[in-house]
Amino acid sequence: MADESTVLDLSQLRRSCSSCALSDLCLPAGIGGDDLEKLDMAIRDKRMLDRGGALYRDGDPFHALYVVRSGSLKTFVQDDTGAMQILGFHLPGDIVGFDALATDRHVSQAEALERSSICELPYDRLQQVTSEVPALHRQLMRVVSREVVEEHRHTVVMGRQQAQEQLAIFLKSLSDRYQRLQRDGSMLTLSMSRYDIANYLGLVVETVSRLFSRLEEMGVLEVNRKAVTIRRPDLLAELCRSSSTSPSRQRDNG
Amino acid sequence: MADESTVLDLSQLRRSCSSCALSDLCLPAGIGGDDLEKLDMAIRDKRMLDRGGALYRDGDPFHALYVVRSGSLKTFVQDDTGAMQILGFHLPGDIVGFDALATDRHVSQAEALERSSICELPYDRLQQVTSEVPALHRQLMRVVSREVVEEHRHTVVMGRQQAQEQLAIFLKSLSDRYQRLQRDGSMLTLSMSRYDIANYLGLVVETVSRLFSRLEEMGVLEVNRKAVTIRRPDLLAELCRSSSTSPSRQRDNG
DNA sequence: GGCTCGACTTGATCCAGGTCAATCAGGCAG
DNA sequence: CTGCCTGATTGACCTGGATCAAGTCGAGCC
Repeated sequence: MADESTVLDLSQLRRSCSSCALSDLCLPAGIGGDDLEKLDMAIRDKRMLDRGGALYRDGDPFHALYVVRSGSLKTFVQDDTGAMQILGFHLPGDIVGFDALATDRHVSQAEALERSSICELPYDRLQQVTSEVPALHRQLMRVVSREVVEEHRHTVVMGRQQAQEQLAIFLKSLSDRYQRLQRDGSMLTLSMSRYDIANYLGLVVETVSRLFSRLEEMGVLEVNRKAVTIRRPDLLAELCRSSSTSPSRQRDNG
Repeated sequence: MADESTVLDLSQLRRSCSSCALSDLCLPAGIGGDDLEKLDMAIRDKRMLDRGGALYRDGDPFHALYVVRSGSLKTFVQDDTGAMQILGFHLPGDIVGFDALATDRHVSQAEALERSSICELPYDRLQQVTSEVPALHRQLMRVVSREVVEEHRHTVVMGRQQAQEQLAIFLKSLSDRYQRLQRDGSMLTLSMSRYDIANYLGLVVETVSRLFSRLEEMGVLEVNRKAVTIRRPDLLAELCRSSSTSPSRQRDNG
């Protein structure tokens, strides 16, 4: 697919939503030309994060939302004993930081899974623009609603009883997100570790590792460390629906 | 605690946030007197729902957010096979319906767990007020952020390996919410069924039933059908933290 | 009262996935 | 190159919770 932008482009892209390939998927979606310029004004220079670099930590004061421009992030919470629960993986176009709006402090953490470029949206500037551009308010609510819906999806996956089904859904969903980004949905590059995947799904690493092997044996996947090729998308989709006889998930019985 | 309001009060409360005991916990929090009146204008007459009554269904067009005034709701999604996953239980002051903002259609369902009274906030009116009252925009974002944080909490609980810990956290959190509502946090009335609790936690009903019995044997709870008394809050809190050596939840290991 | 029905509890059994442990494959410093 | 370290895989085993199967309890209804 499209390689890194040339060096010349980079400087131009620095603060321009209109020239960004992600604009349809990102905050500017549905925002018109003039208003888009105003939005551009609210965006601070991009930030680069190396693998493992923290975008924000639990307890940090809230001052901005962040858009993944390239690379990927994970968000997670850690309890007092240091036990971690991964909340999500974030690809280009995803916006993170909404957790802090309620209390003006972040109550989760965001960390780069690989070298990543991030657009920073200082919230005070964003609010300024929002008051001038009503459409942006609506769009902001839409985006945070998307976040809520995404959390619901995660909940549904974790509620599943069959680990294989969980992993299948995880891979399928990643594949779908790749396609929305115009990438080849059958060639995944898992920037997160097996530990991260296991944690995200509520499993242990060994189980995830075994499942990758099993799916490879079944001919569904070809697994080579972080490079996963989906050989049989049809089978994968099938596995997402299989064993839907999962317990306690019968019809609504108020 | 406080019984039903008298008949006389009811008519007055009908559309007045300022006289509502929940106003601190609800949308009006932090909104000043004059602005509060404007907000009141945006609130349609309350709706009553009987047990099992639907507030909205999957696919319904979005036109309002809803606040629980009394009673309780559950929200859930159902897949094509009818399998249900409960997303949350909602007590007075909670706002539901944010799932629909992204797509202008509800992608989950809300149903009353008992006879409940609901404030309806038509979104077009709300947007009207929002444009006049900047503080409301901020407050709306705050509230939806609270929703995101609440989903995170749910994710963390589901990620736990020990079922007993999950149930303990569930009960503790319910107790905390009772206290925020000025109710006795040690006397819970579980308006949801055991099936609902099991589903919410990703367990089966038998396991939940056994856990209630076990916690009763341990002297932590006194269980009488839907009435649950927390006899030893200290022990309950302990159980929420115990077995924190849960797998795949070790320290962050990029 | 006696009947039915649905929510809940309890017991017996089984197995998916967690636990423990050994091994392997890359990446990197020296 | 060697040694080390971390991530990933694989095997052997064991247990917590799912499954299956009987009850029990209370509410509603005739």
